[in-house]
Amino acid sequence: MLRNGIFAPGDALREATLANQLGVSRGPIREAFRSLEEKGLVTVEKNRGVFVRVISVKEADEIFEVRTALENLIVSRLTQIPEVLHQSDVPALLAKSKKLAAKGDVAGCHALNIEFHERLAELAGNETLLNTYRKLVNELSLFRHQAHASQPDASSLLQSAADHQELFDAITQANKRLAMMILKRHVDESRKRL
Amino acid sequence: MLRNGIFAPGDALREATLANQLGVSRGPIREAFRSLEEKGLVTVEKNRGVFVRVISVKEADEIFEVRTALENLIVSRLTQIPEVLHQSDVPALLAKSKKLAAKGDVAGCHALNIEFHERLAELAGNETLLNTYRKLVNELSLFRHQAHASQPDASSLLQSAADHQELFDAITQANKRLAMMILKRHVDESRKRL
DNA sequence: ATGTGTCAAATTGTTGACAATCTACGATTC
DNA sequence: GAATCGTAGATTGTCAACAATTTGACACAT
Repeated sequence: MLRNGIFAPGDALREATLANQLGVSRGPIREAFRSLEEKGLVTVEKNRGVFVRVISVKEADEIFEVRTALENLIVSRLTQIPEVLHQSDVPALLAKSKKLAAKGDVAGCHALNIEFHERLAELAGNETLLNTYRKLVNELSLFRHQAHASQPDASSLLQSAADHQELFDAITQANKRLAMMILKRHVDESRKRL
Repeated sequence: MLRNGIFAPGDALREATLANQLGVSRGPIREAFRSLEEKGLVTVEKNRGVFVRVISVKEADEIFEVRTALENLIVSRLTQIPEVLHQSDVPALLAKSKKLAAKGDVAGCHALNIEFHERLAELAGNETLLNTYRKLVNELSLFRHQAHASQPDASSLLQSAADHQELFDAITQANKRLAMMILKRHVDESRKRL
């Protein structure tokens, strides 16, 4: 519900209300809150309640900076095992993404772009790296909803799809220097949009 | 208790037992478990219980790799704001560390070394970076206890203290290239010991 | 008008009891 | 003797009631 932006930023999440809505008692809700707090999706104020975490522009920028460092590590690792990428479903993902971008399916293409990065993180073969990456992506997703971020326009989608293809090619050719260059350009662009 | 290695790796943490020991009911214990799971310090198996997380050598190595990436970002940021480091208590920390190393106070010096890195993470001025870094350090601390890691010997302590001084100097001189080199050497050494 | 104290309502924090699930041990069967 | 089944105990999952805390409104004094 938090990821899908059901709540407004700063909204109070009342235990009893949620418990009724979900048909459970307050205990499980409270346990979920503790998880969500650690996940960075809500903030807990003792004896006052839990609130949808409000992420400022500065914080989002900080999260993005850390995410970039992890993305660098992901690509760096992948260039050392390019065959993994070749045998994956990433090529299919890229093809589908290009098709949707051409058709102007903004939402679908955006989802695929996110899935592309997620898939790279999985294939990097470092569980901690994946989990850490996911947490930050979750937080940024929360921020995007808060910022009422407009969907990316068609041209930036096309550019993004092209970037991904280039990045894929550079990695499978084990050209680390080139891959890192493309990634930097891609990430800078993404940060600007954010 | 987990950080201090009170429990053996893989130990079952029983709700009722802990509740009695700490003088509370099971509810708060269960909530704490959810936090600890997200922190990566315990693993939860549905209907079976929660266990002290067992970190394999492979996992520890993966955690270390991510930590290294973050440490790079920390030093990179610090070289852009060297005055922050100068005005901090890091110089005092370094002096104390050298003194303890010379005296052969292994435990005390080791604690100071960890505090040095922690302080750098704080001073980098990126809250997300700090939190992410802390989580990984916690997990590595858990692993060290599991591995019955012997305390580092006196010579490596001296080397470590010297590294920290060099790193500090390079950062305050805003010499990013040199700082990154020293850091890499320092981290490689630390990884080998781990 | 402004600040202060009091009180009631709402909300979170905690608890003990009960239900569901798993585990270990022993009986039973082949 | 080995394998299987079933039962009793232990442990986790869930719940509803109670205690503690906060919040907002209202009366009152300055």
